Amino acid sequence: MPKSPHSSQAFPRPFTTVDVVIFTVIDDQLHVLLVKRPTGEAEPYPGMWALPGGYVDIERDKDLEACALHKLQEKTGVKSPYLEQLGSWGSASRDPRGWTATHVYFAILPHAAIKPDPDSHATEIGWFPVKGDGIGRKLAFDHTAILETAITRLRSKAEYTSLPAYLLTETFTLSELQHVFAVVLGRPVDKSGFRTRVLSAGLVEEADGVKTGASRPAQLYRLKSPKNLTFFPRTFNPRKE
Amino acid sequence: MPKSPHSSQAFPRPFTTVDVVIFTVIDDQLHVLLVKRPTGEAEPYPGMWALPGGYVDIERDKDLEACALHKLQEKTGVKSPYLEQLGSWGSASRDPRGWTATHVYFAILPHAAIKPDPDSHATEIGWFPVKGDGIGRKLAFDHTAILETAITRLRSKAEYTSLPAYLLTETFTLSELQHVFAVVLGRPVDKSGFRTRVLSAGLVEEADGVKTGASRPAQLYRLKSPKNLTFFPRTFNPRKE
DNA sequence: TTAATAGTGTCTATAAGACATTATATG
DNA sequence: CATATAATGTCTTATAGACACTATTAA
Repeated sequence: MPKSPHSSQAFPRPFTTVDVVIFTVIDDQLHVLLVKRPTGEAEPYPGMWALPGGYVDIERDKDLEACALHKLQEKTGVKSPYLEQLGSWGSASRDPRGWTATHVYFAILPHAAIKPDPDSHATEIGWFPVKGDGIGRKLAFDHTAILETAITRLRSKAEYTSLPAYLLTETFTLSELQHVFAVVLGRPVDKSGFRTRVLSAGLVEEADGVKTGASRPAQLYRLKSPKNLTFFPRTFNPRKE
Repeated sequence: MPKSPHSSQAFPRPFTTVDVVIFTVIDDQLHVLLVKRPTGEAEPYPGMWALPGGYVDIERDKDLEACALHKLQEKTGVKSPYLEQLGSWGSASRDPRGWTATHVYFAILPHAAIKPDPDSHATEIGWFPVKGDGIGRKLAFDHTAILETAITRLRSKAEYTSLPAYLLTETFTLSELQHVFAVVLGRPVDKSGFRTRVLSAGLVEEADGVKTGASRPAQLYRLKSPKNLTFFPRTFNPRKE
């Protein structure tokens, strides 16, 4: 890695930040969590909505992921969600305060699990429905582009992995699982094909109990290995293009 | 993003670096470029091999990718290879000099295109054959793990995209293309299936001319859209597992 | 008994794997 | 003509899509 362009290490360092894209499903629609930028004098993008995040605190954060988890827990109260690194964005121009590089993570979690920490509410937060490749308004910094990347990543991984399963709580029915896939993909998913796909991939195992409702009760399932994504041997929808 | 943990921005910033994992095929084997760490007194990991990289220079580098391209050109002379961000690694412990975050890119290019800049040769460089998930020796910093991630990414993308095609020069025969896939995947690839796969995905188009040898001449092809990866509708080898 | 949703079955389409066969150049 | 490799063809297999059909509960 190193070999400084200067002989000592006393040259200007960029700012280092971490941002988190947090997805959930509310009312059958994909939503993303945003925070409102402060309105102070020297603040960039005052009053605009942005991804939650902030500077890395080298005293508190032992690594980037710990920093991301901290920010996630602050906003949602959730401790161990599905968390994956999305990438990093760094340039001289993305923040008027100077050269910054941000490390972006994306998390996906069930809406029922969210209990925002009542302490840390200096900043206003909001859940915005995802429409197309964004939320239909411009965000602070380069967050519009980052969010678009996150949405694309989420959708494309839904085509060949079990990612959307993390939108559900521990046990769920196959219909519910099929439904979150349909929500994320933005199109209907065939029941029969979906079930064989999920079962033959060994994604789930039966849990005790059934979910009752106004009709036939549905078998409950849970993820067979909740720690790891399952990869399907093909993507959805190879038919035509 | 921001909202500083302190009220001003005058708190310690991590170091920001960029590293590049550069792959090529030499003698039918995948190789990776490494550089030797300097042996000075205060240098971490003196004399060990490491990924090429270094501090971001906020005067020179307008963004992270420009920085990666700069480092790539310094070592290989290549200006516009296939370059993709691999991820970032940042922690308090990965470099004894302090909290650092590195943004890692990976590049893949034809061996024939490489002409290392004769100027910038303070550091010794070497090409190491990839065996399994590494090169069979420990690298400086956390570069062993980073290299492993890069190799995994390269192999897994070879299963469903055209990535290995960037190991070839502008025109190539289908046999040559099949061969680089086999080298990257580390297993033989069936000719017939490979050809229909490549042709029906619209990955290549015929170029003028043929490549002659000791036998029947082979049609030359080129990438139809060299700027973008092509995605295949399925991964290779779904058979058994 | 009807409505609603769970769960299964059947048939087709797509693309890959295995492997055989044909084509065309050189020496 | 022998050899080597290019290029194509045939048959099988795995899994998805479309959609019909059966099963089981509550009201």
